[in-house]
Amino acid sequence: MGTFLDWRAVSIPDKPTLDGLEERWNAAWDAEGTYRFDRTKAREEIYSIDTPPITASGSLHVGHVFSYTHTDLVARYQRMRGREVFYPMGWDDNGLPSERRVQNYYGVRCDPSLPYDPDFVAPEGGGTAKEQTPISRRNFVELCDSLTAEDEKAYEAVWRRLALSVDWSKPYRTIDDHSTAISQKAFLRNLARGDAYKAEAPTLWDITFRTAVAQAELEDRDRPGAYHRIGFQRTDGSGAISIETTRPELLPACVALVAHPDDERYQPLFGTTVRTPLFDAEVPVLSHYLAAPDKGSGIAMICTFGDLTDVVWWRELNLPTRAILGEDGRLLPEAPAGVDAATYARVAGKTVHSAREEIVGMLRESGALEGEPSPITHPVKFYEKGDRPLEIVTTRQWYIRNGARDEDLRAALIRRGEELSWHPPHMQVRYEHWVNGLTGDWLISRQRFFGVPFPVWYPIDDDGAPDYDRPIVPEEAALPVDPSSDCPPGYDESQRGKPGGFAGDTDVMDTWATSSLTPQIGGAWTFDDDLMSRVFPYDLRPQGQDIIRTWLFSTVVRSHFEFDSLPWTNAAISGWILDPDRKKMSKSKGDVVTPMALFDEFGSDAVRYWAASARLGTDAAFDTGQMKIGRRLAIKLLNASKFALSFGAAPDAGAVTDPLDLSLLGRLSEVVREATAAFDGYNHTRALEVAETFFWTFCDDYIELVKERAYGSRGDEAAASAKAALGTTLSVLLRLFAPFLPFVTEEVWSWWQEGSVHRASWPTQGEVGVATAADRGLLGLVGTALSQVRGAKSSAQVSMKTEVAQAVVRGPAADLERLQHAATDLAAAGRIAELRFEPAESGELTVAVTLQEPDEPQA
RNA sequence: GGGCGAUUAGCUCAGUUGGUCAGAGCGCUCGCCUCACACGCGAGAGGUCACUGGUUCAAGUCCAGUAUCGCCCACCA
Repeated sequence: MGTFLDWRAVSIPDKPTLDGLEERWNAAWDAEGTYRFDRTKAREEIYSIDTPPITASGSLHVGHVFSYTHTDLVARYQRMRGREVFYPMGWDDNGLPSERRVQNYYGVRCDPSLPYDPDFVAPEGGGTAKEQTPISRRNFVELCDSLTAEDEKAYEAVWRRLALSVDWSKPYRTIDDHSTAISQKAFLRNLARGDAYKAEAPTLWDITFRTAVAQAELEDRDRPGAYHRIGFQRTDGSGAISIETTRPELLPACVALVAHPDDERYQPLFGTTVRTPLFDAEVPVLSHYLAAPDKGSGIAMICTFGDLTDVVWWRELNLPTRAILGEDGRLLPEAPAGVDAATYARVAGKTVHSAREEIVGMLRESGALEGEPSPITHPVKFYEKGDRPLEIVTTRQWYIRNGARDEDLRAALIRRGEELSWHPPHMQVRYEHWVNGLTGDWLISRQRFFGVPFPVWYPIDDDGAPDYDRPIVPEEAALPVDPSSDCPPGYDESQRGKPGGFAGDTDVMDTWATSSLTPQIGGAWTFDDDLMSRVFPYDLRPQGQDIIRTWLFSTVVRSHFEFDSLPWTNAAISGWILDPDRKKMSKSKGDVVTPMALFDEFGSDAVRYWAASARLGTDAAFDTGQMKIGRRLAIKLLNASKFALSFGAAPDAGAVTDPLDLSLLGRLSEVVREATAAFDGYNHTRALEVAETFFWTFCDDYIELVKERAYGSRGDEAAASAKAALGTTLSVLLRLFAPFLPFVTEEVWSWWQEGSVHRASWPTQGEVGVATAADRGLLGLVGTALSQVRGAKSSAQVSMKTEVAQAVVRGPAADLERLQHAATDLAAAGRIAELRFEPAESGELTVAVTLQEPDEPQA
């Protein structure tokens, strides 16, 4: 550490101010390497944090400032406790958000069929969504890469201003070669062990983005719909069965009807067949326990595929497939087997919406539609980032096992959740519920462009068809690879796409497939095993509660497979930021108030104070009032420190002899104990609260009581005790506040101490010098008396400097006895000429004050 | 339909294992330019601790139920 001599003020300023502190100390920390990670330390000396990599392709929200501050509080505390803190910063720049940002920013879209244009220049000023210029995949990826790099700079500026004590020397990006290589290597090992596999299956599909979507990325939205009651004629001619559906356009995809096995209305029909209206396909009537007798008519049509229940029925009842939906969300051109082709031709190529209108019209015409559709509102599944309902399309995708289809694995992963220390503890329940509710393995492939490519190729047989069951994988040493431009081992580029040659996998990994490896990326797994062994398993995973099911769970899964251990020992879960009206702060609202504007208005320390005032896991209101209080606290620290130091205060607990001073240190010792215990329990709010409460008592009562004495009114020895107490307390307080208010504490520390307060040691009870015999309650007792003297002046509406002719303190003899030890300081602070003590029966301590008045004294 | 969390002064929130816990700050009222701070200081007023039962000598504090709010999950016929 440097001495910081270059950065401190020349002397204590006459008018201390917060202005300029952020710029000055950030420069100092950067130049001195205050937060640089020393990788020579042993694992037990290190505190490692698996920082959330943030998506920079947007704008920082106050919610991010909130939760990242929580992490920094822990980092700073642990650093002061003597741990070497591994606190990297990452950017989660791969994936759809970056793609969308590039599309909107430049007005382009990716068309993988186009060749790379090395002379391509990004269009200026962006374009409208309608007029997007198609560009090659490689050109598109290059734009993603450069634009996210720009966005990351803007984010870094905010984080630095917030004083996140990360080591900025090597931030990682989830799209860079390092992350890509690790992500691909981890995947190949999953593949080799059988944790990962490729399968063709019905998949939730976003027709806008034309990609598969995982269970974790779904959300329900209420949408208007309508029940259509449709009659199916029985094949034996004995009449019709009516079903109700909200998706009449899927009628050509119908493969069966299903009712509950106990439903007496339909029991006689099980095993018989019916014909679909219009399309004339013969389908069986079957039974399955998932059919709900009380829904609709109690019998449902099974289509391939209208919803996830259809998939379950299709699988469990071994039904055929009649796929009619394409990846673009339109009905396929060809009628499925068994469906009347002429009728189907009327809807082929139509969107879901148009096909529905057409089919309903035909049904009405044919008389199969019974009554009119009855409108309802029902939940529909959406991709969380999409705005059109998801469809289910059969596609070939990569999966990683997650326990959904393996009870032993599921139980093992739930045990991992139990093994982890959750802060707050109830967050574990969310994890358990998610794991217990999994219905399918983790779908990790996406039909997108800006992501980590799957490092596999497929041999092409003599007929020109890829053999997906025999993927070709690269050597680990060759990673990262891009199978769309790199050749698999044993082939050359001329064989790409040819019979007897190879084809590269065209998919990219879901962003979680890479961000689930942040512990490995941060620790440079397999590239720097020495570093990895010093940081893994990490001490802390901080994150938001909304991504327990994604980031937290997926990281546990990957670590469980690769290391057979948890990736970290603690998880700290931050809550939401709410609008002042208690609603979850919307993205748009949150963007209105930018973090930088808050820093400018209140100061970074003040914004941190607001964030630190909220406990982990608890939602907090966006409250500028709290920031004002933080700012006030920071300013008070400047002024009180300046004042205390003006006496020549210096830390020396051993030189404290006066009972009042010992009382102060006794309380301080207790504050240190509580704040330390609170931080150890990931309760930063409590640590702040005890320090703050003590600080105000220190300012308002203690300093007022001893300032005369510190000036020397009672001689050198009495003054020395006060100066030592002031110095000891100030030193401890600055360090207690350092994690919360890094700028102002560093400033004050620089006035009289060497080095950075952020590398100073966390205060201990030992250094405060616990005086067991000390009367710790004395300061409070004196404060009570002083308050009464002030009250008398206040109600007389006179200045606090008004002389008191006589003050008579009445109360229990024992209290008076104790007060005698601070009588001189009390008289000085209250400007009391004559201070008397009279024992009284009452348990209350009262002070009768006679003010010095020229005319007549008042009681 | 299931689950988790919250409900304490006008506002934002503390209240650790049941017994000075009815608190803090903001806001409000009334004062004070006290030689660190007017970005300050002092003194006040404000609450049947959501509701209903129960356990206990004693309950914001434990149990059961109810209500309201928030979030998560659920097979969308």
